[in-house]
Amino acid sequence: MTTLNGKRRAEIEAMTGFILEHGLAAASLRPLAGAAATSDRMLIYHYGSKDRLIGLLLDHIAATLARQLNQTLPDRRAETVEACLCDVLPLLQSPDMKGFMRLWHEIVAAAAGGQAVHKAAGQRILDLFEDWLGKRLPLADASRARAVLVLIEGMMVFHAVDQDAGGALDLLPNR
Amino acid sequence: MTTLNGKRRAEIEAMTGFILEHGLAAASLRPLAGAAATSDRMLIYHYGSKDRLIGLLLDHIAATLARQLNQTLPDRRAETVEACLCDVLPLLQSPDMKGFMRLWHEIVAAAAGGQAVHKAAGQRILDLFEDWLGKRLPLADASRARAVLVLIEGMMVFHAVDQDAGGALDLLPNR
DNA sequence: CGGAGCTTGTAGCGCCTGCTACATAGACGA
DNA sequence: TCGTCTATGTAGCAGGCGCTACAAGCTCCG
Repeated sequence: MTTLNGKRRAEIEAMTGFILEHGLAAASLRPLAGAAATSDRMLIYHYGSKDRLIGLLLDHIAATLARQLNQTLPDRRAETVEACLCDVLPLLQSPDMKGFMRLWHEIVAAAAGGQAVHKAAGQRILDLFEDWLGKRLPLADASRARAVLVLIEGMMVFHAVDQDAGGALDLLPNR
Repeated sequence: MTTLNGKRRAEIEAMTGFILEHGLAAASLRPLAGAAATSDRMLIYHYGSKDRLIGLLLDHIAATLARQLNQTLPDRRAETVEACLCDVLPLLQSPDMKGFMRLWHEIVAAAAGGQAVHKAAGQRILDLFEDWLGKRLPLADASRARAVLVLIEGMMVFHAVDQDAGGALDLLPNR
């Protein structure tokens, strides 16, 4: 039983790795199964359908991301909103996060197309970022976490198409 | 000749309509051909490959969008940045724009995945929006069009996953 | 009229998609 | 020991994908 759950967890780990590396568009059953050293047959057997599997994987990725974010940046408030963004943006735009950002935009696109699973995952990820941001912003601005996150999301859209959006920092409420 | 080009233009019109209605993900050759009353065979014959066809369609959509935007809102500067956004946001979030916004997020996701065609189209569309916005913002803020656009893009991401982002208006530089 | 070249229909290629039917092997309780 | 229940392999389904080979019609020029 324990080993079984362990094996299942290892499979999910492998599959989330695949998705982060190759994107949601490439995540069809057979490649996913390959990454997890199983067969498409067994994925359907264990998880019911592809949709349920993807939902599970998105959950797992959100949880993993939360852990990673909390590890990567110090659990300490920045002096100003701008200083906070100067920590966060390079992190989000680094090559390490490229796989996740592609996945993120894929989730947003699917959500915009009405896919409930992706909409739910997107909401969870957004909430998660807001919480995380709220703990890093200056205390006086913590309540603005969502507003700052809007700015960050906009800048990530620009980043995705290789356009500079640095000027947006002018909008920030600091001296 | 004229009729031929006319027929070709009608085909492209029909295919862009299909993409706006069903999304880029559903835009495979046979459905596109169906919408344009031709065959996949002829699409490849006329446009060379699916990639070239999609590139052309994205161009056409960007051009059409530019025309639509200029028609839909008056060509007149708003009093404040906030007032401008109060005109623009309901427009972008209206059901009429749902198809385009899905497509937009699909383009961004593909660009984030490294697709050159989509990256180029995304840049063109962003430039277009910036120009358009620059003509509607108060003259004093026109140079901030890009920054304001960043805010708008962030809010559209929130909108895609059905989350409220109204608080982001607090960031605006007005009284 | 005859040939050349442009356009189009039909059929099909090899591959991928999510999913399933069937059979088998193994573990485990009665 | 025997039956049952779970896990897994093999093979395959119907349909979709981008793209192409072949042949036939078409128009237009000489």
